[in-house]
Amino acid sequence: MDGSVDGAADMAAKQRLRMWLRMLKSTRRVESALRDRLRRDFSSTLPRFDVLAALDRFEDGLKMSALSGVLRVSNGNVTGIVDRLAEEGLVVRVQVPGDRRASLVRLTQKGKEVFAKQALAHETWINELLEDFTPEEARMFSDRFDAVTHKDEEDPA
Amino acid sequence: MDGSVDGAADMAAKQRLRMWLRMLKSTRRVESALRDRLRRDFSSTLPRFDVLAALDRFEDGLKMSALSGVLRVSNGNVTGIVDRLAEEGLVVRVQVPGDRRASLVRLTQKGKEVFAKQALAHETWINELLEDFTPEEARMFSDRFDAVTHKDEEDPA
DNA sequence: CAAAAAAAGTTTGAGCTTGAAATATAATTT
DNA sequence: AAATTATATTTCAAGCTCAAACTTTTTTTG
Repeated sequence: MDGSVDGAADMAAKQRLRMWLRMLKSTRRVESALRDRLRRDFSSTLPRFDVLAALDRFEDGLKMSALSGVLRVSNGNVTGIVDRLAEEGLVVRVQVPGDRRASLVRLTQKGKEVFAKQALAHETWINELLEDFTPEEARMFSDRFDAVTHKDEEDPA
Repeated sequence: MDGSVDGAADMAAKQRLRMWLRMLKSTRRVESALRDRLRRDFSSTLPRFDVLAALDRFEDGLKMSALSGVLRVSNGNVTGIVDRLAEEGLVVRVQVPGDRRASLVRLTQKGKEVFAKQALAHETWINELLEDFTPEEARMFSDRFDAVTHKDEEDPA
């Protein structure tokens, strides 16, 4: 517990800090590039894309709370984004039969079509932006991050 | 250029996409944890911390444009954050002698002291949050991310 | 030198984000 | 049945973020 003495643990902390800073920088760079392209090609945003992607993955729709759980953002946050997507006719709120509190958010047909195009472009962009990583490397990184990340997963049952 | 035929390139793209999604999830998890702790222990935020960290690294101060360059955020963004930090007495805007447009932002003594405490805590938090990565692994990840990231670096000369 | 172009910052408007408080409904207890 | 507790979502205020427009100052150029 004495930082000035325990050199090994101290070095470990420094390495992890360095890793975090690089990781953050890389992530921001990619996010920034994605944001630009989404705006340029689809007049859309990253949060919108994230919501569409989540809804595309769960065809039966997601409750608002499940949606914010999957996306790991706050409850109130999703409300606004879904509001705007609904205005544009990309998603709909469907009443849940036995529960008048909840509603199920679903992609509309238009929403599915719009997202399909965006998803295709998105995959291409990521492939370009991460081209310096070999497939083997990418797989290895995925697995390692996954191990760390899977500690408190959110399952929208 | 035919996705349905070129299986190898397609697999590579899928691996990179998978890597990106994991990476994003991990980054968000760590950021969220840092946000909580900064708020709890210092009544502060991540953007504020980032600005203080940048200013701590450049003791002679940074111009607003250099600051936004280092942090890779928009110009106007920094204005508001610096405004608030200045109100709290953590930073000051200093006039640049030969240029009445520019100002140099610097940490105050109080700013330095506050940041020192936060930086110490920050390093500890990161070390905990990334404890599953060995020091060797952390170093390897840093280097690989670095290679990708160092393409268009911003140097606040 | 005067006009044009470039640079440094701020302001603005819209959207995203959070945590907390408010609202409404449902399920459980008393 | 009434009161309590839990769940689902929205609303709110404050702050973050971006791109674009704008102001002021400096530099370049005809």
